[in-house]
Amino acid sequence: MNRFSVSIPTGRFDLELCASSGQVFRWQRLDDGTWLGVDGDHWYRVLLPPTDTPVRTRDSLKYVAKEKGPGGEEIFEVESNASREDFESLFRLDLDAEEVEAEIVRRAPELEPYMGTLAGLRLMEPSDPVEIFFAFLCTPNNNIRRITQMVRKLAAYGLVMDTVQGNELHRFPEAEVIAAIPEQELRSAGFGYRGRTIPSLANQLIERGGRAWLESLKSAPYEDAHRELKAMKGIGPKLADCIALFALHHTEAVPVDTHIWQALCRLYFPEWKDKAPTDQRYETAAAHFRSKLGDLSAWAHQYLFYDNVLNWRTRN
DNA sequence: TAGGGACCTGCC
DNA sequence: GCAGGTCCCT
Repeated sequence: MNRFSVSIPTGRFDLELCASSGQVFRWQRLDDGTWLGVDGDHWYRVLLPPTDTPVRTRDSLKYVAKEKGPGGEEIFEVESNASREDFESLFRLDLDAEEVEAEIVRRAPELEPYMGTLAGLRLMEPSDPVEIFFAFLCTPNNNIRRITQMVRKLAAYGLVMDTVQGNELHRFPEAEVIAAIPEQELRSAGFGYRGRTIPSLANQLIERGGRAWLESLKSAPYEDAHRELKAMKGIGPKLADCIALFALHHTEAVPVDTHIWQALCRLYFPEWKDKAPTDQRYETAAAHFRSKLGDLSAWAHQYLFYDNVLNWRTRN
């Protein structure tokens, strides 16, 4: 096991925010206040820097803005089976979040109101495309709480790679393992109709070449990757974008879900406010956002998304 | 091509 | 009624 500490300028990295914002689903807060997460072959147990701001809970959809410190650094103490470089890669700590946010506002000034209140939220770069592929198959027509539970149940089909603070941490299973799970077993576990679609997608993934095929789409143009994913039965434009983004790291992807659709209508397409995002409208809206933000589309999208998740009940 | 219903489950 | 939708059918 490795121990290392990571020092970041105050307000540039909020691990709790990143881990709760629907990008990854394998993090949990332990009783001792540390955060424990799995990413591919790696696990991390993180002691967050001390803070005097109220603890945010997912139960109350209240978000308390973090005070921006007067310069200074925050220290994250990490235990892990991986290296500091792996940790920094997962959270893209090589990027200066403040500079990214400033560039987003330069490209799209209308997004400025969404930037400040989510300081420390970062676009993540998970390491295992297969794990992310299946995690996002749990997301349609679902909520983050239940998605997290479902991903945990799928992960339990994988081998135990370590036990940390009494928690057995599983390597996420390969597609072959998921494909072999009987539909009824998943339905009994609370997966609903996804008990059928998830093993089906596992088979479709295997037919195309499994992990290697998914990896190959990383170096394909975004448009090609998106089209290939969308061709699978059970994957529509939104899931294809989520997988292109979080599994394959295509940062020009703009997953247009119910939240982003509301935001894009509010900002750019008021005439579509009460319309459904058809394939045409989806493509038009996403392309518009992409034309403004370019390679920062996904980073900006993450702010828009989570702001809307936290505030949609009180927005008109 | 757009609109509408069905689909599992759980929480507001 | 709605949650990080998609499929199927008019």
